[in-house]
This record gives sequence, structure tokens and C-alpha cells, in this order.
Amino acid sequence: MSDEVRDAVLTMIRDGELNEGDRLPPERDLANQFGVSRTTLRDAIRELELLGYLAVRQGGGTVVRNPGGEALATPFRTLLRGHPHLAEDLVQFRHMLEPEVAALAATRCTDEDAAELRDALERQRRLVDAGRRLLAEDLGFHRLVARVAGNTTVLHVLNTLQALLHDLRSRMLTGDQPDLGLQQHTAIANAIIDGDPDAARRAVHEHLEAVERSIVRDQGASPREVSEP
Amino acid sequence: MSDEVRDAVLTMIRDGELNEGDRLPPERDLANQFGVSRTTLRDAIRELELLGYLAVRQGGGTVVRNPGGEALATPFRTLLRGHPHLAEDLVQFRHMLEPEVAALAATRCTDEDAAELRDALERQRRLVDAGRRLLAEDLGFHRLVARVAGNTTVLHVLNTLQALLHDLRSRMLTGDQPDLGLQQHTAIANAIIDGDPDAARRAVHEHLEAVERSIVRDQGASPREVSEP
DNA sequence: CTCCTTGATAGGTCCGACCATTCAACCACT
DNA sequence: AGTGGTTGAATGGTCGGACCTATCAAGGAG
Repeated sequence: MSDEVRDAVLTMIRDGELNEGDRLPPERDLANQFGVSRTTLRDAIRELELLGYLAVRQGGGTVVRNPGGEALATPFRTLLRGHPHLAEDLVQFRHMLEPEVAALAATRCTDEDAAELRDALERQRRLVDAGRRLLAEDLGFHRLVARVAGNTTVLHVLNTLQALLHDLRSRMLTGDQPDLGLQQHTAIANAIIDGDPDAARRAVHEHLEAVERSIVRDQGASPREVSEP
Repeated sequence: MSDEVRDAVLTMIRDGELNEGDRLPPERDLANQFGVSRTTLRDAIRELELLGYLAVRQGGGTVVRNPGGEALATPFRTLLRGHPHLAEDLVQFRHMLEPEVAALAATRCTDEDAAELRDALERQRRLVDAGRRLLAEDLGFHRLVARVAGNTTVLHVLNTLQALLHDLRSRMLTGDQPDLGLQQHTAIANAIIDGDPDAARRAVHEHLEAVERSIVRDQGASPREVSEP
């Protein structure tokens, strides 16, 4: 019964007995420890790997990971592979969801959240001044907004969608005008800090419309196959 | 490598060589056919099972399925297990998303869609007249709205969320007043058929507020463990 | 005709062996 | 002593064969 083993390992991870980066004992030892065969243990490990909790490398051991949006994206990726309008669908989805997330964030923004938003903007400002793209910082900004909104489910879903958009290799968020992206982010952050849901909604709306205009230039890119890293 | 086998089977499913309900050959035969050991084949099958493409039953064979929201829900379920405010988060999420989905549906509703919406309402009417709950019909209705909106990604995400809500065993959608649920569904459908996005948005908003009121009575219910069916 | 038994079928688990990869310790050469 | 290639242990990946268990349908007892 590999399910029991899987749940046991999962519980160890959740309870903090196994932290991110820890190496699991060798499969042979772990199998003995659980009193099952290596086959059964491997089934359990395989499953947890698919769920993003373990990273397995031949010869290198099995390492505990913390599943983020990337892990959740795997089934979606498989399901949507070859979907013709995937990029448009994803952008449209964000268009529907993110304004509301920002509006919710505006009603819940604490002083600490405001400070974090200002920090994020400052980081972006430095990158733009250095003439660089935002990319990673941009993803972090949108995740930060979702976090301020205080809804874990929304956070995970947005992370998943971002992983899928990342597959498409689109320069989705900042487009080719980093300064414009920063300007729009500033408007979003200010509306949230001011606690103005309507302004936040509008600001995100405008930001995403800019995104939608930029993504049509990225047709033809196809999502990574499920077997690729 | 089991990844190749997995992709090969997946391709067969996508290309229609294997249709939903078909039974896969026995593992031993299939392993020979692919020229790999049964262990490797089982790894591939295991993965496709987690992705929702295969249903495996000891003694009964392996059957091809079409993955819906339930399959995508598995990683989320694992990730969100034990999350304290899961039910509230989910309802809030729908509160953010579904009004926009209905609004989009209103702008895209064709005559065929309108006919389907009317059919769905008729089925619900009969159930209510018979004094029964809506449950399954209700899920189908919300899926239908997402389908009319024409965004596959939204459809899958909503299916996933519905699967999670189903775990919570909440009488989320219809509450204890089936007639009220039907009334609200009628308002939603009419707004979509009339092509009135604002009205659709408002109708869904009201419907979900009723949901939010009913869900607070279902506290204490916990999501199914990942090992349960 | 119904119900139980029974046997074949197919997935679940186990074992032991061997292969492939990784990584670190070791040694030779400079 | 430093550098670089070599070697060997550790570890996951695959294999084949055996046996267990659940399922289901065919056949026999009532």
C-alpha cells in the first residue's frame, strides 16, 4: 500500500520533520524503515514527485521541495497542451480575476503590506534605471498583490497561471516597455495602499490591457512538452 | 524510460486511438508491446492515472478516462489540505471570478447556447417540482455558463474549484432552498441570453452572496484525505 | 431461474539482480 | 602544493520473475 507510505512521507514534510532542501534517506533504507518493498516506496516517491514535494535525481538522491505554482501547473499543462487559444485564454482569465484580487487587496492592506509594496516598487525602479527587464520582479509583484489580498487559493491559482504563461515564453507582463510596466505597477500599488478598491480595479485593468496588446506579438510559441524540465 | 512510454500512451489517447471507456491491454502485454519491463510501464500508467487520463482497478483492468476538474483538483487538494479558511477562500474566489465569466458569456451567447441554457433551466424546474435538490444539475449549470463564455482555461479552473468544494460536502450552491437557487439561475440565464453583461454580473453576484450565507453553516467539514477515492 | 462456487484475468507487491548517473575521494603528473 | 583525470561507492532506474489479491464471468448446485 503505497498510499500509506506516501501519506506518511507527506505528513513528515508538513510537520516539519523534513524541510525543504533535506535529503531523503536512500530508497533501500527508507523501504526497510517503512517495512515495504522498494517498489512500493518508489511508487509513493513517484507520486510525491509529481505533486512537487520531492525532486528525484538518479545518482544524486531525493530532495524535499516546496511545491509552488509550478507543481500545480503540471496537470494543467498536460491538459491544455496543444490548446489553440491558450495564451489568449490565460490573459483573458487574468483580465477577469486580477482586478478583483487587487480590489480585495485594497480593502485588506495593512501597514506592513504597504511597506512591502513600496519595497517592491523600489526594486523595480532600480532595475528599470539599470536598463533591465522586470520579469522576475514582475511575477513577484503580482504574487505580492495576491498575498495582500489574503486568499491562499487565489495565490495558488495565479501562481499556476503564471507558470503556464512562462511556458509560452511570452514577454507578457512588462512587454517591451519596462518603464510603462513600472508606471502601471506604481498606480496599482498606490491604489491598494490608499485602500481604494475601484482605483485598484481600474489600474490592473489598464495594466492587463497593455499586456493583451503585447501578447499578440508572441504567437506561434508553444507550451513546453510535459516531458521537458 | 517511462516518460517516453507515458507520452506514447498519452499521444494514443489524444489522437483518438484510445477513447474514453476503452480498456488498455493488460500491463504484461503492454509492457512487451513497448519493449519495456512491467515496472517501467507501471510507472507510466501511474503518472497518467494521477493526471486523470487512466482509471486503474485491481482485477478490473485499466480504463481510459477524460480528465476533468477532478483530476486537476488532486494537487490542489494535497496542497490545501488542512488549510483553515479553505471554504471561505473558495467561495470568495468564485465571488471574484464567476460574475466576470457570466458577463463574458453574455457577450458571446449564441442561439444554440441560449437553447442549452433554457434546457438546463427546464431540467432544474422539474427537479424542484419533484421536491429534490439540484446538486448535480447545479454543477452542470455553472459549467455550462463557463462553456458559453468560451474560455477553456476558465472552464477547467472552475471545474477544479467545484471538485474542491464538493470535498467540503457543503451544500454550497443550492443551499436549503432549491426554489431560490432556481430563481437565481433563471435570472443569470436570462441576463446571458439577453446579452446583458452587467445584469449577468449582478445576478451571479447575488447568487453567490446567497451561497456565502449558506456555507457558514457547514463549518467543521474537512476535505477528504488525498488517499480517499 | 437464482445463487454460490470456481477459475481465469489483471492489477498490487515483493525480491534480487544489474545498469546508469552522480559525486567525492584518491592518485598521478606537473 | 596545485591541478586534473581516475576510480569507486552511493543512489536512483530498470529488469524479470514470482506470488498475492481483487474482479468478473462462466458454470454448476439448489
